[in-house]
Amino acid sequence: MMTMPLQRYDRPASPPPAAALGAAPAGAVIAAGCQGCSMHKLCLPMGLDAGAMGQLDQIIGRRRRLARDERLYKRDERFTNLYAIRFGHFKTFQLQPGGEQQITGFQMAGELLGMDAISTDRHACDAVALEDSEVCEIPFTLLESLFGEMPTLLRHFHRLMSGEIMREQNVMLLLGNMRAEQRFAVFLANLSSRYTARGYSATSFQLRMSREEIGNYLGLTIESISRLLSRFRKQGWVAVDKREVTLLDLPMIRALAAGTAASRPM
Amino acid sequence: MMTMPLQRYDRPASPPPAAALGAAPAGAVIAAGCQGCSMHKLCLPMGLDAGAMGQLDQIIGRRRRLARDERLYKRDERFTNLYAIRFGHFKTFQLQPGGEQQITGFQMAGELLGMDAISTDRHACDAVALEDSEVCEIPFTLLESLFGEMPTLLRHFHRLMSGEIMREQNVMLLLGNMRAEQRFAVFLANLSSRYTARGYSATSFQLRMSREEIGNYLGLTIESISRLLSRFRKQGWVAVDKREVTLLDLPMIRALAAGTAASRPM
DNA sequence: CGCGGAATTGAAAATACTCAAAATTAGTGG
DNA sequence: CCACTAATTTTGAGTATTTTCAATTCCGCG
Repeated sequence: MMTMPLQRYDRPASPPPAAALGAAPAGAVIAAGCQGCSMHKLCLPMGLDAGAMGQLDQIIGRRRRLARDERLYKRDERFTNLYAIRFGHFKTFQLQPGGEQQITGFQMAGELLGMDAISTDRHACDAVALEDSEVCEIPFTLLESLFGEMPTLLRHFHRLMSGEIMREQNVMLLLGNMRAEQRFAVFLANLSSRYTARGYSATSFQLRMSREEIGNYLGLTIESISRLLSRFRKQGWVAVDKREVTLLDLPMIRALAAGTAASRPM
Repeated sequence: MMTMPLQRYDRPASPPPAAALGAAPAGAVIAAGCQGCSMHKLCLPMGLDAGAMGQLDQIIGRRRRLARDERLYKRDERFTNLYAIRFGHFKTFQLQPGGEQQITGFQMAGELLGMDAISTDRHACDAVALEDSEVCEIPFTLLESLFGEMPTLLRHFHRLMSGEIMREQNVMLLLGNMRAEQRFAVFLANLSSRYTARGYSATSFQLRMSREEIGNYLGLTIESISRLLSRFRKQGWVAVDKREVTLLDLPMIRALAAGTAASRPM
């Protein structure tokens, strides 16, 4: 199992755990670069031809494996790399002076971490692995040196940053305007579509984060999340087994997320 | 008054209204480019030398004046320009299917509008002037063509985008973790520091937005904002006269914002 | 002077939180 | 593999913060 090559499954319920991905032992030379990576259609090299992808490979630093709960970077740490997630899941969070954390996002394979740090040259949040994960280190100054000769790469990089801005605006909408039920439905619908984009099931997946982390992200308490899950279960909209979630009525989840349905009178 | 040249005041309480800024009548040729603009130290050309600034001027389109409540761009509209605010204030907001709006930011002179649209080539939100304002149109494809030869400009553009990501993460922290009182204090402290950065008073300024808009931005109702203002006034922390706000106890406002003080037992 | 939008204030209601206890699950070591 | 312990999750009851609804008040403007 440990030497099995990286592979795609036929729409499994959820991404396989890191251990099943045949990752080489830490420090080993790993064969293919971006071209061999299953995420290259979603990640930074999206849309690049083979030659350009090779150039990008030149500057990409080592791959870094992180165990569950391991920290990728920390607030105020010097910014040197962006990180592309090869597999696994992360959370990013802000810390208030009082020690309270606010999770600002959950990231999965193919997504880029660290873009908030460009502004001040120091990381503005912490990033922690939610499960055993692997990232590609992308030294930012080297990446910048490529931009001059690779406008396609630059353009795509801008799209990624802009996409992050859009994503965050949607979270602001969620936190500022929506009730608990709708927030939770948005959360589920969002996971569903992101897993779909990665070739996994739209209706069945493993939650990589605890109830507490979900609540923190959605501006709710762990008890509220638990109650919402129970309510959704009783309504027959979802089935829940520990962290395995099945969306039994995806259209309803989507309607709740869009605000065109509610379990209580609107 | 109408032909008075653009000028800086000696730390006025608040930016002068647009009418006092000697803006030329619509359609007239306006003299200086970035170099003549009082915002060039904060805006896109930040840190550029005279030559580079001249190059940037070459590609900058017309200036566009907007009356209060006029829309700069609209969701789903084709993205062609970024906009640098010369003077005035804007709000940007997301619309839910149901028609509910969530204000995602208030922007002032020297700030850049439209970066969220790069991702999809269409605007993701609406931008509306809160008072008579003026922006520089920056055709994005022309700007991109400059990036290859002007790494300093590119780097600064990345800082601006990244700064927007950071700003939004802070709003997420606010909306997800803070009570009404702290949210409002953060709002006031933020305005204070942004006006300070522009050479205006840290403690006395005009609110450009209605109570309702403040509430919407902070995830609260207009009534809550009104009550908070009254409470802050009774505590002697602020003086309020219509939209003119004076922060009588800025350290306390900052402490409330940081979460190290509260008017009710924590 | 009076109209209309915006803001303030009060009282009642609702949503989500806190606290507490029980149940379930995960982790660890024998 | 099982037993034990710690951590997480669920559920209930009471509470708090903020919202909603309603009634004034304030202010700009014709």
